[in-house]
Amino acid sequence: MGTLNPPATEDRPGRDRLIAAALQLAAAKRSFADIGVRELTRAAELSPGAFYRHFADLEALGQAVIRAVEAALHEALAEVWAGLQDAEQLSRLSLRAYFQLVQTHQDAFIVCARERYGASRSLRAAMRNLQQGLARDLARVLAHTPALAPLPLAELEAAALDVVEHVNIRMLDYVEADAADRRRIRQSTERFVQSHFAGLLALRPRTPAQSAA
Amino acid sequence: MGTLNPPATEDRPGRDRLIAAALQLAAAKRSFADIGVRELTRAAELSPGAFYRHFADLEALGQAVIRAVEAALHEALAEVWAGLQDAEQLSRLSLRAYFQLVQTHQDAFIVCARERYGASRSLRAAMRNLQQGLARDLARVLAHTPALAPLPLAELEAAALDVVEHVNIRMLDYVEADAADRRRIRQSTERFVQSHFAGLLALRPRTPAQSAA
DNA sequence: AGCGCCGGTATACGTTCGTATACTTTCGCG
DNA sequence: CGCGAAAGTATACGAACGTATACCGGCGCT
Repeated sequence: MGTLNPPATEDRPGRDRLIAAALQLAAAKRSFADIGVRELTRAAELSPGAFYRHFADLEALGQAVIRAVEAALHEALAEVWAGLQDAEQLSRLSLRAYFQLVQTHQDAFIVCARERYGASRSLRAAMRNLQQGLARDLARVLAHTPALAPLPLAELEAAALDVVEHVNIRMLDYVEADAADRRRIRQSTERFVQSHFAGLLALRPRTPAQSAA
Repeated sequence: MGTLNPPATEDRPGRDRLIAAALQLAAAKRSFADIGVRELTRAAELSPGAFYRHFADLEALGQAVIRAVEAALHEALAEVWAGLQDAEQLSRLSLRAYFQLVQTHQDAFIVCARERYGASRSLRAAMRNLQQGLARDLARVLAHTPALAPLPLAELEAAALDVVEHVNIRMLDYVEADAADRRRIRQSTERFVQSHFAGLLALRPRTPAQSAA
């Protein structure tokens, strides 16, 4: 509960209440930019000025949330990738871990995902950064895969970025869907990933010989 | 110039000024939701009340803009697809027409594209609708392509929707990029499209002379 | 014991906002 | 000509907003 990833054991209940309230409000209103300081402190049951004891402005709060999400994501995926023994299962296991994480921190994830296309330039940049870091890590894992190893790393990174972006968007639909649609979305997302890398290989000029593997 | 697609020859200079100003402001601020009626009428050099002579609220204005964009898009692509003689050129020519259109109506297109992930539920729905219509049309054209004809139409539509969504996002980067980056973006977008359909074929179990699995 | 800081409150100021109302100008048309 | 609709103006009201300022209780130290 509380905030995800409390760094060290810090005790700042007011700050945490502000973040929690901001996530609720932003999830409902679609963006940090759509909430006001007063509205936020009202929801957190604090006085208007209390906000500034913790954050310079709403953007700073957003940055904090994105950092937390990034840490949680990195940790979860690193765990999956570390325990990976079958390359075939990479996308399935990664996506399962991802959607699981999203489900337990819905508000934080959707708000961050939207911020990728949101009003604040700095939050957009932070999210793009998060995605690029994710893509870099993913590309490194992919490069250890027998099927994809012959591809240049830059190409893998580009494809990984496409995938990360696609997943980011599908996730937005995911959290708003009911159980049946969620299953559909998870499946079609996995199909996208498979298809995308299959296409990468299929278009490769110098590799068609090894389709037997 | 003026607004895109003046339906019939209508003469409503105030309305047009409002739309033009709204596009400028929204393009700068990232969404229709981020502009106020007063701010808008100020920019359009009208009095505060004048806005309501033409629109019930800002959302109605957004709907009007989306309809105009949809019409322009539909028209431009229909023309390309009608004059198509070589299936190989489909993606190249479609994307060229698309990016050209985007370039001449930058503000309208980026604002609409962002609205796909924006604050207003109804504008989001309108954009999703636009995308689905586009995907349906595109799938019909693809179905006449020799390479893709064997695939079920539903699968083609799903893939087309993936492509439309991807292009929508790439376009957001496109308009903010300089000339060199724009070329890069157009190329990588085309690569995405090629690769995506190549993957669709590669994963198809019953395709020509593919080794079994 | 005393001091300082941290998190919190209360309050106040000036802005901006959406929208309602009432009035004016313009113009096509019977 | 006359008139009604369309388009625009001026203005006013109440609400919400961001932020600055001043004050206060509790805590951790020395």
